[in-house]
Amino acid sequence: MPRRCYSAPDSARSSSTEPTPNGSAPPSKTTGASRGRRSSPMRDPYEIGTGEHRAFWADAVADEIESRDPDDPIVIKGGVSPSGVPHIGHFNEIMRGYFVAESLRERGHEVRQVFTSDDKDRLRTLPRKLADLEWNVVGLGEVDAGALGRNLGKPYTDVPDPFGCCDSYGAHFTELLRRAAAAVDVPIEVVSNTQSYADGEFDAAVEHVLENREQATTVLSEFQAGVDDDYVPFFPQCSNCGNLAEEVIAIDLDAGTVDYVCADVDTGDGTIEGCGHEGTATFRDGKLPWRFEWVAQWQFLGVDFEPFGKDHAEGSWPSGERIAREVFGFEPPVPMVYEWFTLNGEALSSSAGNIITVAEVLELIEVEVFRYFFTKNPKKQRDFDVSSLDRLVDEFDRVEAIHYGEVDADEIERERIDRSYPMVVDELSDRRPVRIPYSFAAVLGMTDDRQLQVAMATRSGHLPEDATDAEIDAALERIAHARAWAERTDNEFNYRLAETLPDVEFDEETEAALDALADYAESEAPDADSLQGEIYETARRHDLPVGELFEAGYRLFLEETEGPRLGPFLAALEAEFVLDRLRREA
RNA sequence: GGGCCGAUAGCUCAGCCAGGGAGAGCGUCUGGCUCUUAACCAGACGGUCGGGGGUUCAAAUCCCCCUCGGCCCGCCA
Repeated sequence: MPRRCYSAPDSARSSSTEPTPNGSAPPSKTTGASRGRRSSPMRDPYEIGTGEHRAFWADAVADEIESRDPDDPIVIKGGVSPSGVPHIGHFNEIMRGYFVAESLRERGHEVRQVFTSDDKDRLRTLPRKLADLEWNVVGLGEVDAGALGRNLGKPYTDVPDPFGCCDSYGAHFTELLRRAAAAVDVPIEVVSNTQSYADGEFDAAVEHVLENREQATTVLSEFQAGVDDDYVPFFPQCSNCGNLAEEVIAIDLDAGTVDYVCADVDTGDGTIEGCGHEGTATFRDGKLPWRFEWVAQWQFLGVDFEPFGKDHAEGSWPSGERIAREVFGFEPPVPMVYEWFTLNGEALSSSAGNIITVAEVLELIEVEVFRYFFTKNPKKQRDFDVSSLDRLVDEFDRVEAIHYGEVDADEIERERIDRSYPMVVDELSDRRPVRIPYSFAAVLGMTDDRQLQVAMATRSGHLPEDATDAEIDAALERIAHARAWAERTDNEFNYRLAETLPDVEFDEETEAALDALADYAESEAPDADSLQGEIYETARRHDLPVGELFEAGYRLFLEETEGPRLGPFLAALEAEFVLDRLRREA
């Protein structure tokens, strides 16, 4: 008979949380659940390093990993369920590990950065947004949502790809993650959990957990309320419908099989119906509950360091730590908690659709700026604010200038930058890359005329006279990003040079002034400053408020009422174009 | 209700683990550039270090209480 594994708070859990009668003081900051244990002291995952001061957090983590004297290659792991569109929140999992890996590599270690796709997890809910392999984000309604809905309860790798391009739903979103990592040029080895089960990597762990089922469930029950004596830490996959079942009725350790009933599964906010099939599954035809699976991954991958989000700091980590030591008998990896990001001040949420993909971010900023964002203290909650990306880029430019000794900084900041900056850029050049300030790059985005862009940037002093063509090309790449940003946020930099004569009308005085200005420009071929001065003079001679003449210029050239300093701006444009436009002829 | 992380200038943050000078960038303001106009230069203004208490010769930093934001304490991962 199908039966739910509901239970009242059970004895194991309540006894474990009883305070010690004499109220002896706990040794240090630990969670309540971890108190009173005699094995290795519980590790506060918020504490980083060995105590030696480090300006860059990744070095502190690397210190601690090294202090354990690990064998090479050192293994750094992260992982996610391929449940939907990967977004920048997922990149904590990759980038935090990356900086630690780089720190260790500099110390001469060989490092593998492994990323598990937990793709044998069940599809529990349908995401609101999906994306094809080109990062085009679409709503659930634009794919066959019904087909997806019929697959609730199956592992991601057994759910058909809604876009039809990959082997499965899981493979599709794992591929997107792989592409995102490649786009930020972080070398990760993606490991599919489904594949690992198929390859027998989990065999020993499943067998061990089932052999030591009482001990395993006792430890887990201290952290999860629904775990009681009937709990079986293995979810067999139904051979009839493909759902992951939870109702194990017999375990045969010698044969390496479990008998199960494909009963309904409660997902918290709903029920996934089982087909009622009764069958037998091997240890590869199913999966461990995630809490055990996580620890099993540490063991068979030999993981030395694992960063995780703050949601795992208090339940998952302590349970994993204890399961590793007490159930499997090995030391868990060095942990590290990272705080979550918000996006434009709101929680990142796949289900609510408040996400930004890495592909979108890389349209707006250069990849090194994106990497730089992750060098900041992981313990602090941070907002990824698209409207303020100019500030992030300015900050990066300053960091870069400090690295090249062109801007002063105090000792700590200098050390942090000397350590982190080389990990942020593709390769260190001998001299500081030429950078156009981001907001000015947005201004240059008013035109696609490269010569005009170069002229304006040079005149403003952002392209040094001795810059090579390659340096100029590299610097100009920022323009497309900044232009995309101006368009996306529709901010004050979102204007374009009017290619054709805008539909504008002026009064007689203004028309006369514009004509006079054109004549002056034609006969004098003035430089920026002279032209700027002449605008004032012309306005005075025609008895116009200077503001009106400036506005007329902005309307003619930008279809705006305000704009950049007009003299330098017009001086940088092609002379004939300026004359025709001032005369309202083209 | 209990626990954990965070709060420092208008904004973004460093400094806190090893107590002694409150800092940076941006913004703002003022001045300069033949000049009210988004790019340049110089200077200035700006903070009860979330609030309160304690330890100390000395607290942004250590301890306790409180406020606010986030997370965990169901299931799942």
